[in-house]
Amino acid sequence: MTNIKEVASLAGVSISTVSRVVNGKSVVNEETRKRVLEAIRQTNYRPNAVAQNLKRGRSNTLCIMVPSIENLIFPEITKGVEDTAWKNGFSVVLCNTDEDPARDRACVEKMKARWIDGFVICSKMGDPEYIHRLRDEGFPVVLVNRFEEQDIGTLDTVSVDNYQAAYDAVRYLIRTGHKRISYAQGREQLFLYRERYRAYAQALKDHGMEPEERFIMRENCGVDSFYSMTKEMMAQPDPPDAIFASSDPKAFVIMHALHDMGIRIPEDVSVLGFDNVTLASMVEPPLSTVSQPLYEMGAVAAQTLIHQIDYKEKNERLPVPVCNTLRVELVIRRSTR
Amino acid sequence: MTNIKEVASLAGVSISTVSRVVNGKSVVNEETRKRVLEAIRQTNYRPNAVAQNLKRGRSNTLCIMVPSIENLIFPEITKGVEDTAWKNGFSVVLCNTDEDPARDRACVEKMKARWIDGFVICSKMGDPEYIHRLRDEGFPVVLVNRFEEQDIGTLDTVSVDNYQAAYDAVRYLIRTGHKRISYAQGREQLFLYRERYRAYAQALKDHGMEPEERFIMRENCGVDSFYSMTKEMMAQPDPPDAIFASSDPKAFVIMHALHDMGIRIPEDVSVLGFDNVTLASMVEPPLSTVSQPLYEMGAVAAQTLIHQIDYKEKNERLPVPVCNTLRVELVIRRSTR
DNA sequence: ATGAAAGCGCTAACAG
DNA sequence: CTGTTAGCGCTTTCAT
Repeated sequence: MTNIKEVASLAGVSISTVSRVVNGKSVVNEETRKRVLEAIRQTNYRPNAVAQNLKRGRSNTLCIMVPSIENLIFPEITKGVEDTAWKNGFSVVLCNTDEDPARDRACVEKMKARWIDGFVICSKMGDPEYIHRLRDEGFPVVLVNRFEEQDIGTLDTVSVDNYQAAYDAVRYLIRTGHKRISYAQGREQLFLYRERYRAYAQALKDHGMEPEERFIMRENCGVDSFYSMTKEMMAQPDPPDAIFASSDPKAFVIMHALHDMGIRIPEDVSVLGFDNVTLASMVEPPLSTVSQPLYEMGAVAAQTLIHQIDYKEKNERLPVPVCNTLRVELVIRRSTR
Repeated sequence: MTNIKEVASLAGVSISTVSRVVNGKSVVNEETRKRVLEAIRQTNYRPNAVAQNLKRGRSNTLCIMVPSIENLIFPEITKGVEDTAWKNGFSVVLCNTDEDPARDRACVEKMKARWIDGFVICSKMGDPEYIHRLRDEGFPVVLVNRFEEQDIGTLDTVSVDNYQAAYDAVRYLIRTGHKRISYAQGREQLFLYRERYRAYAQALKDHGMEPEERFIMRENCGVDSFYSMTKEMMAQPDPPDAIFASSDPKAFVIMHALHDMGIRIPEDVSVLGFDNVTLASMVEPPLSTVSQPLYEMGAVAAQTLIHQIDYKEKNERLPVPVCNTLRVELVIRRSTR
């Protein structure tokens, strides 16, 4: 790669003049300007972004941290982030933390050293000090989906109203005549799953039903564990007539178990998911589910982050945190009767 | 973030001494070494990676270019890349080119300016000059899956033997008694799809059958187009008794259409996919498919790339290109009889 | 063993 | 309008 010096000498000007025409901030004589442009063309010169970063103290790069890119919701969120970042001239570094707190932490440290401009974090679990310190140290941060109640107002967040969404979903099942509604709960460490569970229990109570422990499946080791849990649950006498899964991947596993048992969906049991990943409409039967605007969540996250970055550059401090709550929609397909 | 200067003055040494203890290349008096370490601890100093990059002319970052991260195979490949990169101290920037050549090109240019150490390219289509120039300019490159025949020996590649894999798959269908085998072809611009098609046609011929145009579905606009194509094809008199889809996502769409028509899988028609994405085992019926080691392909790609990077640093030139052909496996589940 | 100094490529303040 | 110069934070000779 040629550098600014070569261009300067080829055009017969100083490097600052080259810098000026490249950045277009300052006025340059039209004549010399043309000469420089020509030299740039000839040498195929591109400013070295590393040097620019060092000088400007900014990298035009953001980091997206996901717990596991294979989990179907994250590619969609990531795409939203990537598109928005790209449109605004940012690159995105992907960190797959693999649900491993140590890796999560190491990743943050590494990115800090690279002067990453900001973090979209989808991998937060519990309340690690290093994430909170991040903002205190001046790094723009936005949390997507996974965050605790106390993060709201402290850090920027993007999510849906998990309580309301799950409440409406369960109410729908009740209204369509289901009497024994089972729930597949995600990991309790995550606020979003506690909320979905709370809504499930409350919706039942509000309609004169009691949540029964024998109808609750709880994730222990990975989503696949729902396969055997479903089989066990459905083998009980008086099994559920509907299963509300707290995520689409769980719903897929549950449907798989149901198929293997010869239980018909939705004739014998309705299945309702949560997410609306692209594949939800493609499985058999097409999955009814609570649709989260995944791509948009990513886009909004990136937008919010970039706003923080710009604001910080102008005002030397971060703006007050905002809480973005996006709208969900109950999409009824054929897995519910 | 504190810098090397502050650490130096706190420890009462020069910045070069700090640099020495940080990098551990050169010997430092044990006494001063301790003082420096203590100063580092106190200030929580981390070397600025941007400055290091500028100085060393290397960023310890690779770029993975994917056409669309929502396509189920890419998250798995990406994870392989990310894991391997991480283990070797590299970060990865993700570029989703959205199947858009202009964006693809712009992405490459941008990364070059950032002094990215190397490229894992999964998004190559046709033969754009900028990708070939990349290696000529000294950038390590590895192509995954999507490349042309003439790229072999010119650039590093990772893929499976698409011809052999597809041939074996079709032969399996023939041997299990299928007489009218349909094929869902991917975009013809891609060598890998041309290979799979060629194998399909040859396998048929080798077993006394002729490929019939009415049994070939060709992708025109996106994978969803197979929905209506499947419906049309199956409505013909004397419809196929097996469909070989050139990728799992296509197989999912085809199965969806079949279900909607009330056609039973595999009783009425067998469906065989290609890829073995995670979801293949989860749909109903579980999809028989040619299993590509997607994660491993990503891992091998990253490995190969890092090898190139290291080699280049030592020898001031790139090693000769290698062609990594990974093994596939025919996984028979319940979508074939 | 340690420090001084040059310089990676660029930007921006300053001087002219 | 243009050139000179001082860094950004770090590594790495070259002296000492």
